[in-house]
Amino acid sequence: MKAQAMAEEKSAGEALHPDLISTVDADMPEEEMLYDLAELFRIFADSTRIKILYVLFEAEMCVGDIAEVLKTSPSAVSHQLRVLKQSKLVKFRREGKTIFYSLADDHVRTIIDMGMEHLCE
Amino acid sequence: MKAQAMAEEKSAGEALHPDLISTVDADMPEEEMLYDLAELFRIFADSTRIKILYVLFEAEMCVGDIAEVLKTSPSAVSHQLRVLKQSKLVKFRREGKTIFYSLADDHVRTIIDMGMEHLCE
DNA sequence: ATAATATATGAACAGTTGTTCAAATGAAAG
DNA sequence: CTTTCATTTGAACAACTGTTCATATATTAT
Repeated sequence: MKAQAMAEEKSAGEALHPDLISTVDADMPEEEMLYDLAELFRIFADSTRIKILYVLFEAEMCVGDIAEVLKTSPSAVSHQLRVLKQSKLVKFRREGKTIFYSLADDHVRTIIDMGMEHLCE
Repeated sequence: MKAQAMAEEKSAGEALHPDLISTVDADMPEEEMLYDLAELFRIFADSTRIKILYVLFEAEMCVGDIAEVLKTSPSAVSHQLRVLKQSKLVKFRREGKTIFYSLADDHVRTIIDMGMEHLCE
């Protein structure tokens, strides 16, 4: 049996490329970290939420106005704002009956800009 | 009726803040653009796909090896690779029976790194 | 051709998600 | 206290998503 044939044979079967597998495995972040990362991106994975964030890029706004701009119901907006609130992507302040929402930090903008850049290439 | 009372009254009712609404509305990207953006983030919104991308950060790899690293079935990996392929986030080359997958471009890495940064703050 | 291996595919199923609708808060004014 | 308005909440429903399982395709070796 030739050397090359042995190498071929070794590369097939149960463990195709064991060295590579163990190296890559060692460098993988923790399971929980990867899950959280996916969870973060899931927040941006809905066009209503993306629109809300885009609106808040420009100014703080109340629920009713956001709903009007997005041409959807205040209820739907409120539901999504809750998600954004829980993820600490937006913050809010009360002024009488009205509640004004705004971006929690500039990281949100960076992530969305990065996605937009990817699309426009 | 006092001036302040009038202002208060104007700010309530059917159109709360019409100026703001029209300004924000004008600066909003196209509906389709926002939809595509959400769609892009949806690709990153699954931990299996995140893991696959992380693996490919280090080296091109075949389906079987990826499955082994992720401790899941080749079928599940193949299904997700198809999604990543369709979104042009990964590319592939054939070598005999084996198909090696790799990242399509560095943008993928940037977006994931950005998300990771956000988490670690 | 047949067998063996790597990957792909389709259907089905459970789990998740976003909207709608109706009802409930919470805050200010009469 | 009652009304009004902005927002929130919960339940229900349809739509979507990811995995599994069985099967199909593709490539190589015998």
